[in-house]
Amino acid sequence: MQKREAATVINISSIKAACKDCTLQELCLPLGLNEVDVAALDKVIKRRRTLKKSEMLYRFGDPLRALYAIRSGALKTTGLIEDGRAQVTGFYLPGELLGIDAINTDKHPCSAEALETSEVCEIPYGALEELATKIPGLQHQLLRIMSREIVRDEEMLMMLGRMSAEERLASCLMSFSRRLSRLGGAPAEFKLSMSRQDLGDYLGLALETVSRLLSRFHDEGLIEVHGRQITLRDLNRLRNMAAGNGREHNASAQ
Amino acid sequence: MQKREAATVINISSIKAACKDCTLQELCLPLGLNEVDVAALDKVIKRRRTLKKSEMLYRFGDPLRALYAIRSGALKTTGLIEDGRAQVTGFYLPGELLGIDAINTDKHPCSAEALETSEVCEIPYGALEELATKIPGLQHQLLRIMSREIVRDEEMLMMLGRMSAEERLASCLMSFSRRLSRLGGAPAEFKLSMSRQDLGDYLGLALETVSRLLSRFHDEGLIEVHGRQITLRDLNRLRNMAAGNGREHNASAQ
DNA sequence: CGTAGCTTTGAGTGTTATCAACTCTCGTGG
DNA sequence: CCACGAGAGTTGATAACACTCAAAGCTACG
Repeated sequence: MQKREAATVINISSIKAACKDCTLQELCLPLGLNEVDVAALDKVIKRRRTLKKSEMLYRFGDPLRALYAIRSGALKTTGLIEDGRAQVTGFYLPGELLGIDAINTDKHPCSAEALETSEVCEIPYGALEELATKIPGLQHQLLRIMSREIVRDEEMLMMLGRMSAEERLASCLMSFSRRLSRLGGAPAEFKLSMSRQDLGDYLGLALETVSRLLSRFHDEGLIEVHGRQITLRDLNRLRNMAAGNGREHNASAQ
Repeated sequence: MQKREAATVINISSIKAACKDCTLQELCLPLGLNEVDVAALDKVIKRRRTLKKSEMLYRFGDPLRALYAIRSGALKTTGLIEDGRAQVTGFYLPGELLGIDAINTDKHPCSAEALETSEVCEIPYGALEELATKIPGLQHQLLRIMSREIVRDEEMLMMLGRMSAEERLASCLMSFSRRLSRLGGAPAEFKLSMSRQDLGDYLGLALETVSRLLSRFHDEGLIEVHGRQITLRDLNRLRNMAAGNGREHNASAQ
């Protein structure tokens, strides 16, 4: 936890580029590439950057310079609506790629902010695209990641369009559980890095509604809540709830 | 409009591949490619397919074989929720590309259905990806189109998460106007190819709410409605409404 | 010209937002 | 070590917006 100047100097090469040593390889761009190709990708990746809580990675309208792979921490992206209203368009966890929505116009259509201290790898976009023409596996992986983002957004669309507040929150909790478990954490216990307000802005709910629902889930034995520390107690019922079951027949009979 | 067997034979080559003659070039994959590259793309595109109203282009879970460029007509994509509820994840107009959300898992995560008689160009995905490694401009265009889809989905997220029913419908009408005007139609007058139910399933509203809002917009002089025929009468007020203005100060003053 | 599906309109209800007050937590400084 | 304050979270009361159910009117197509 302590910072030592000497260490900084010694590790400078590994700080700059370390895809081949990164534990997130299997979730990130290098997935499916051979050693030589990973080395080529490494050369393109500029530097690792550390963000403190509430620091901005980029802002709405900024020119697209790079994509960012999350190494640790968590970020949120927010779209812009003039009046006070904000829409959180996504939460991003380690192994996920940020900024791909800027490729269309070469400008970021949303802002990205760190929810806690976070490390990101900066991948200059021009160089990445060029490299992708040379490494078919990289192009494939890039297209896959973009497609995954589309699928994720479409799932959110269904959530916001058709699900009740209860279903949305259950769905969101299950999503965090799933994504965090890939990182090796216990799938049923985690700490939310975002406020109730952020959750509400993501789920299209008022922060009070989020709070009330968490309390109710707790009362019903579905979860344990201590501030931002969450423990999922009944994954099956949560899964059912997220899937929209127990709606027709009033949730009483199974 | 009449079909002649002779013509079919004569035009078979142009039916199979005609990117270079297509009026939608500027909106579609060939955008930015030179003549030689368009010819190469032409070779890859398999055939044009005609769909009748309510015919399915692909279904949820189908393996990804091809992407589809819309030449004429209109389609909707719907996600699956078990109980009666449906979420329309998108409407697709000529010049737009369908199926890119399947690249992630090689399976279509939604179903695509024709809203009216439609023509699509079938672009085998494997061949397209391979070609994209050879033509950097094609890779670039493909990435741009996918990024655009992400941006569009994120705009929908804001709409569903933070906007009132009124704002959603205004926003949707403006979107149709914008997209149709690129095709050369009058930007203020068009025929909806989808039912009120579909619009509701897209906007996260009940069909009755859509109908009521259209009536109200009409009463307020914003639009003209005759069944599915829509004329936008006050683009400025609609634009303002879609942007969420006239909300704070009760819409009375300006 | 009849039927089936789509659309409009009405009445009543419910989920969720809003406003408001209170509590908790945690970090800071006396 | 405890008091204080600020931000975050909880809980309650009320109200609005949009849903649901219901019935009638329209349109289009055979």
